Amino acid sequence: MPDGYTTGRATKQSIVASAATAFGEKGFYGTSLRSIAREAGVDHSTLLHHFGNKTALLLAVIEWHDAQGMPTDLPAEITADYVAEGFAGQAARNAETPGLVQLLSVLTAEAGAEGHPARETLQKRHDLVASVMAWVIRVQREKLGLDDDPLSPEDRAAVIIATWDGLQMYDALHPGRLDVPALVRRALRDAFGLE
Amino acid sequence: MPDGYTTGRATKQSIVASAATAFGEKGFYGTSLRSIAREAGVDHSTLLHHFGNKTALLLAVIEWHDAQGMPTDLPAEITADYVAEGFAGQAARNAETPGLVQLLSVLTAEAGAEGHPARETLQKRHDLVASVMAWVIRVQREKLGLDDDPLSPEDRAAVIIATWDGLQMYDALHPGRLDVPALVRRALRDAFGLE
DNA sequence: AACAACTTCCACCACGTGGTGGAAATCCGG
DNA sequence: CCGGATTTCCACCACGTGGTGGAAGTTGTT
Repeated sequence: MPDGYTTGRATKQSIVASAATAFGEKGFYGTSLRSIAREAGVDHSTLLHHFGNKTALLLAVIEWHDAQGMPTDLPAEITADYVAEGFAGQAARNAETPGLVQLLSVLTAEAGAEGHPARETLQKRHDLVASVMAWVIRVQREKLGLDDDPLSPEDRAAVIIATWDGLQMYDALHPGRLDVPALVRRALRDAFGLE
Repeated sequence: MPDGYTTGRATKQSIVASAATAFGEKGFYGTSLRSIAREAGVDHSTLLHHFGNKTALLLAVIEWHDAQGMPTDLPAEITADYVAEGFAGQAARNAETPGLVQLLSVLTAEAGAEGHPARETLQKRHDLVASVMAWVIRVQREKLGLDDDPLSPEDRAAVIIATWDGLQMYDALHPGRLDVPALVRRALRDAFGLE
């Protein structure tokens, strides 16, 4: 499979896991390589050997996070229901891993500043999700003849993503007060004209 | 008025302003007192003389930020329209000061982790806004006999705040793509049953 | 068993960190 | 214009930072 020996791959994996937690708690700038390495039971120079520098480690963490919830096989036909439930499932899974959610909240907020190492990566992440959502919204509006939303499919998609991100931040700040997955699911199904 | 000499107060003010920008760009953990002091044209020990420690400076920044958009006088009667336009005005003003918005986005995200020095402060901030919104929503629902929203006034208020926060993050990451104040205004007026 | 590729750690570097103590300069009410 | 309160800077501290170089140990292939 990938490069390196099995030992090395395992170490890399445990470093990424520790880094995800740490970045989530203290942000990219507030986390030290040494603290990550310590948590992973490894010297910090070992970490640098595997990832080269701090930024590369951050990007590896994001990549790993995104790979977590990827669908393994696609259905024959992409339906609005499939997409909606896919995203809702992601929201539900997120609720099980608050550390990762915290990570992406902090990174997304930090990346609002120009010059952040993960800015471009996170922009593309948003764009990908937004374009899928906007496409489904557009198809659904045509199919169902909906015209009561004053927002364009693109704007509506952006608002949903914003709400999703915002709800996750709200939940971290006020744990257990909201049912985030349910609220995300409802926002999606409303926008898609389901039910 | 407040304590100290006029010179000192002015210095304090310029430190707070520099800190707001810096915290917004690098977060609380990623910002150094020395960089703030340098930007304010002051030695970093002067900064510590005025604020004591880094956390106290952060809280001073948040306090100052909130004082910025406070209404100077209240109308005789609090109407839903007044509240809606008040919040919408804040959203519009925020669009003029992207640095401060960036600051609060990063802090809110960071404060999702336990142990963050501004966690409690930001929780109370949210609670205050949420309770005002929920109250208006409840009053409006009774007055207008609305019952088509499956969410409780508290949940609806939380969703609006989340959307607001999320839209500001989205805007920082994709500058100029959305009209944030207009979207916030619409979300508020929808929830309040206005128009 | 041989040997290169890979992994890991230790020692080190220059520099930045938050915070302290004190001494000089400045402010402002009496 | 005096004198105590306040402000400011300089020097310093112990420690943490990201990153480098090299030497010893491990892995997998031939």
